[in-house]
Amino acid sequence: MTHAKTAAFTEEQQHLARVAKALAHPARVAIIQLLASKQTCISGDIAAELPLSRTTVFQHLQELKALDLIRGEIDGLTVCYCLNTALLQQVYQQFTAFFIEATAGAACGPDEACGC
Amino acid sequence: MTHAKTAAFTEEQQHLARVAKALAHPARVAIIQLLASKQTCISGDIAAELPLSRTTVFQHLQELKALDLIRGEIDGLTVCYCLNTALLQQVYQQFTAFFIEATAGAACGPDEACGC
DNA sequence: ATAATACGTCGTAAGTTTGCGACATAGATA
DNA sequence: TATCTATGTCGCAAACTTACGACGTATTAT
Repeated sequence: MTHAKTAAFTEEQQHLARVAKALAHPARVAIIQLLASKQTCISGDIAAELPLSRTTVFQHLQELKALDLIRGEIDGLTVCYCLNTALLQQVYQQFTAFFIEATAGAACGPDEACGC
Repeated sequence: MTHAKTAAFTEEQQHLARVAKALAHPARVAIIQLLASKQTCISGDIAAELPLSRTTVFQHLQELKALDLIRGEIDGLTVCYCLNTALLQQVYQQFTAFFIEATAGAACGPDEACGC
């Protein structure tokens, strides 16, 4: 949160922003979709499925892991990454609450002016 | 999308990431909540409600406007900013689809290992 | 033991965000 | 007209992101 004055906002706003940030890169969206699509948890060759270097993918994995959205389990020579669906569900609810709040109020139509 | 190889991902992934990015800062979350909470659209004294300078708030407004999540209507000396609820609803659906997909698959429990 | 494989770490280059002060512009008002 | 007020624009500094190659480490196999 670059140069951040983040302390001045509510915990709720900060948390939503943090999670949104985790989804704010196509690679991370792709990683989550990839993990969701496989029935078994998959090991680190996620990189092979993405158009990015292993190092970069690893970095994205770390970011998701930092928020606990995914888990990594060492299994001998390989590592199993898989989704923390419980947390994802919680996050989903938080987003839902936000969007419901946001879509409820007064607004401009698709093209007409708002009645200020 | 810094240094981006974004072209290599699907349009869907890129779009979700773009919107997520718009929500990836507490100030922008706060702005949307503020606009939602007021019955009337409000003008540029949004800055007065946030712990940021007018310039910085304006910048955040521009970012939201670039994605068309909010609209600005000039009204004499002041400007009315208000939410594009139609778009927000659409975005909400997109997030919903993503989260449902993500929470459906195999996963690690809250603390137990996944069965790789 | 030695080598091969799979992960993880470091350092760095380049680009983006965030935040702000100072200046520019335009409608309203005295 | 002169001025005030509300917005918008510019340019810059500091911090953060993204992306990678090269190197380190640990586990398995030979």
